[in-house]
Amino acid sequence: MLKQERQEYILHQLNLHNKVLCADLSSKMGVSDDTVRRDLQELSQEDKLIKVHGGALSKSFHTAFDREMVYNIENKNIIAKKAAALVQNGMYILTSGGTSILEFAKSLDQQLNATFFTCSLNAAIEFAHHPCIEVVMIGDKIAKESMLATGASAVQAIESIQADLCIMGINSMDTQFGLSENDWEVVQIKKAMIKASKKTVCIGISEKLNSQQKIKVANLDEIDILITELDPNDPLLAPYKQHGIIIY
Amino acid sequence: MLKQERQEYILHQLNLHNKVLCADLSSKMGVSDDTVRRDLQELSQEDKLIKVHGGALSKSFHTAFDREMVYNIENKNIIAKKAAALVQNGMYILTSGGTSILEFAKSLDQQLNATFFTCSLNAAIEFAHHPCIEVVMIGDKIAKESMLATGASAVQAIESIQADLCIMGINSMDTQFGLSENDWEVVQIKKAMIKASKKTVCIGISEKLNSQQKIKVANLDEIDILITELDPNDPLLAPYKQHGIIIY
DNA sequence: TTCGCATTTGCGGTTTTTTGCATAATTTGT
DNA sequence: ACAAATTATGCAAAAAACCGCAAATGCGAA
Repeated sequence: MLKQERQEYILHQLNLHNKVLCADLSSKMGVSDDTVRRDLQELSQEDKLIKVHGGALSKSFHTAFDREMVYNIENKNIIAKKAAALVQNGMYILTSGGTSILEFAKSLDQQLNATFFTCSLNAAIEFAHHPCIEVVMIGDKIAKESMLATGASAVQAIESIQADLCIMGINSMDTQFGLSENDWEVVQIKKAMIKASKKTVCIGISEKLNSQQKIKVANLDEIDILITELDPNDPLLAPYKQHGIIIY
Repeated sequence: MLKQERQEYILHQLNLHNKVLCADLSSKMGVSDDTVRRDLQELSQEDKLIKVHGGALSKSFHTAFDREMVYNIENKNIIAKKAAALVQNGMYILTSGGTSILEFAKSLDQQLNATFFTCSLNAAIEFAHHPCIEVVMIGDKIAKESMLATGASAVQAIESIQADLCIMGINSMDTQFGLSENDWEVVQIKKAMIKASKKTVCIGISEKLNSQQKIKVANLDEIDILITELDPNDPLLAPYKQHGIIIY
């Protein structure tokens, strides 16, 4: 296998999976770890990927929490596919940020014709990669941990929208406290988004369920649909179903 | 086997497999490695394939596009460093998008304490990676080609800012027409940015100089500083110096 | 055909690139 | 803080590319 061939293969795998492991690549391509490492190093110097201990990450996933994200990527994909099925042509959709939302953005149909509003820089970029999707970035001061625009101006902008759907990444959710977060500014944004939408969809891996954080975003009765990687009949989801939330 | 015959055979194999090995070809065609290498070299000079160590790759897979990007990275880095020297603690700075701006963002001092306003998703992300920099994303509808927020709301937001500096990537610039662009929406944003700043700095590789595009962004007299990868005394820059622009 | 001439080809020696391995240093998870 | 995994580094062998040159080949013309 030629060097350039290998490097193209690596980039291809990276586009598909967003992460590659040194060991995987070396066995798949039949070369030594050292060679793979040298390839990764070169590609990294060319700014084509981000080299990390043990492998490399796709450049487009250069966010604050990519580490956690790559581990859960398969689950997030399941979630993303379920959520994508809810979106129809012509809809106006508000979305938050977070890794689940990014996966959701990626798995949207290329033919989909809808308008997305978001406060998340990364989400906006992902949505903008789709040819027929219109993207509106809601601007304001950027909260670095989440790469989200937060502040009064953003809240105000959201209030002037009437969306069909709000698709929101879960940080914490439980039956008593409902949806909760730790960042005051982000909470303000999310509250505004829920208020500005006819229906609210929460998406996230099941790990996030049955945990709570400091600040409440919404009660369970404000949430219409919940999507996790689990089967809708999973017992873990039963209590939420009892609160009238539709599970996908 | 004739030379022409061989070369056709090589291209044929390349269409079939997208790669050829020097050693394969020489044994299959019964000629020496050197001959094959010479053939590949010729074909490569004719742009029919891409020669690599050990063989060649089909042109269709490896585009020459990003090669140019890589080539310009060093120059953009020179520019970025010069521009970064202009920024001081406490400043309020408006920036456009583009690769030069991204490089600029990357080369800013980690200790720098300033506030950046931008319409560019990618630039916002880069700025946000710096610990002490405050980033304000100016939101609106995203123009996909440039990943820039454009529209009346963005222009209005910019108008409410009074920045110390506007750092703007050059698309085209010449002594007659001044700064110009091809996208109407982007032009509106840039005009607003220049108006909202005390000083305007244009940065870009010298290739962009002495060219013009369809829509005017600004006259030369609205521009205070010009930064390219060239030495400030380079004759190419002299006409701009005569227009009163400071060259770095 | 045979000759002259330019081109092409193969070969030996040298240089460069690539690759894998051993070992030391670093990072990571517990 | 420790053990395991990953990475960096130096090094040597192999493969490939480069260089110059002489032999071979193709080709048009006599």
